[in-house]
Amino acid sequence: MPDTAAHAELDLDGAGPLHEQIRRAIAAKIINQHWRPGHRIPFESELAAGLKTSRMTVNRALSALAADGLVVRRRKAGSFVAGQSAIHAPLTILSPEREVARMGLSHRFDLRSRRMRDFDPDTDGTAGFARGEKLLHLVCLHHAGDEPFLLEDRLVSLTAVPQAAEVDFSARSPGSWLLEHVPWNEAEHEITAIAADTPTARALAIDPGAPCLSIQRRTWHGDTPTRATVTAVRLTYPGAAKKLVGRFRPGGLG
Amino acid sequence: MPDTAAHAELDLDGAGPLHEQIRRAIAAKIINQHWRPGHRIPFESELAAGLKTSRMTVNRALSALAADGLVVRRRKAGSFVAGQSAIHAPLTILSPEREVARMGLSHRFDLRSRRMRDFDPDTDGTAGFARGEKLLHLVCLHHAGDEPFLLEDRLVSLTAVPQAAEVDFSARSPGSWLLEHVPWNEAEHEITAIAADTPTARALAIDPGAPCLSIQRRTWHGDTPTRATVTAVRLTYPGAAKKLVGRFRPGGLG
DNA sequence: CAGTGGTCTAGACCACTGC
DNA sequence: CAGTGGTCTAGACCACTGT
Repeated sequence: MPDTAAHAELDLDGAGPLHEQIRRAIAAKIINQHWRPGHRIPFESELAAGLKTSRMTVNRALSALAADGLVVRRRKAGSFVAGQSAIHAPLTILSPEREVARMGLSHRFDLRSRRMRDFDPDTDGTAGFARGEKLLHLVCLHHAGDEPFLLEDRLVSLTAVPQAAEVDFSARSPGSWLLEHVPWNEAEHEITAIAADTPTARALAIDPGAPCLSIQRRTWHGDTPTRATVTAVRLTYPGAAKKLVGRFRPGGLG
Repeated sequence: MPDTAAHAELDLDGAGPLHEQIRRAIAAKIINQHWRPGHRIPFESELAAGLKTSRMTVNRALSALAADGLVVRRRKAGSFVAGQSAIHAPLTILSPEREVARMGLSHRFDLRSRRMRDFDPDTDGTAGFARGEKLLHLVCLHHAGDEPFLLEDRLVSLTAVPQAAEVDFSARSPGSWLLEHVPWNEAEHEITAIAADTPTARALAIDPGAPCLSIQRRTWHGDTPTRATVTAVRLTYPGAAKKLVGRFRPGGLG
């Protein structure tokens, strides 16, 4: 045994692409806390030599780990195990149609209100629309089977999406139409628990004041200075009916 | 002008690495809906020739787009613009300490209950612990400044984390101790709106029945067949106080 | 200013899959 | 079975940054 061996000691499992094996082997060392935060991972050149591969292949593994946040890389210094920071909960928000279908129920919705109006800074202040903008205000109630499932309260910018004025949203849900026809750049979600006000409670057939999960989404298109809000929507679910679920594996391990 | 030119027409902005420029240029075409879902993107070799670069560089751009879900790649067929599917809301859940600090307030917490008990399938059925397991049950109330902020109700497996029995959790919050000392593999979050029951309302100084945001997290370590639940926690926030915010840009554009 | 990661190249072979 | 993407190599040069 060489006395000053590099001892990479990464044991690859032989499954799949080599760069994936390397990535997994290093991720395992970090997750097992065999390499604690701050530990210096061997240099690319050392790993490449130890594993008898090229530096590009090792680089690919380490770059992926850095993108996942498990590793921090600094020129001239090396690659280090990152400190435990935040936990990410990547939620997937499906359209009402898909969500209801996944529950094994049939979906239908009623367009309960549709009107055009001007932007009102008092009411719509946080929605991010521009002053003087024409908006289309839509309210839809979505059903899962025969039960009310979701109240959708949406504003669409007629400046950004003039075609929306002509669409029959009683036949096609606003969300799916927008997703198909309108480009967007950026979205922001805000998830809160709220008490149902009287009209919401009536629509969803729950008691006034009952807890509801509220998902607000704003969607933009374009980059500054032409960036504009395309649509802003508030989805209100009866608290008992709705769970958001997200699963996370650090480093995509497994 | 050549009559049958490939017309890649990707205009690079010259900012940053070449593979990033290519990725952004293609992402822009997709987001602007200039290339609609199903559109065949030029082959790697075509793009490489058109942009006078190597296929590896183009491959890197297209692989990243595929990882982001904007592009689907099929051998022998080519690369295609993916259909709009789900919207992702990547939430970042901070520790109570960090979260309160970010609000500009000081954090403190009280350990309100600490006891060991056996796993009870009736109560803890969904938590995923094994039958007959010893659990440490902890209840903490976290404060933001002087206001109650978060009720933490946690079960820790003493099979997976025997050291936890000896830790003084009145000095160190369970979450931060676990994050530092216990390896984990996988986590699942469940976000719901619930009505505060009487003890919760009393602890959080809100009205019974008031809406609360509940975040349940289960954390595992190990792979099957040795996979075991390490800890399960329910975080209950007063609905008025807590917002989860996530921002998303398809393809990491911008 | 030396050494690390970041990027890029011009090839190569292979697996998979439509045709 | 021909053509695509997936992977890998053995180099190279450069940007950045600790020392």
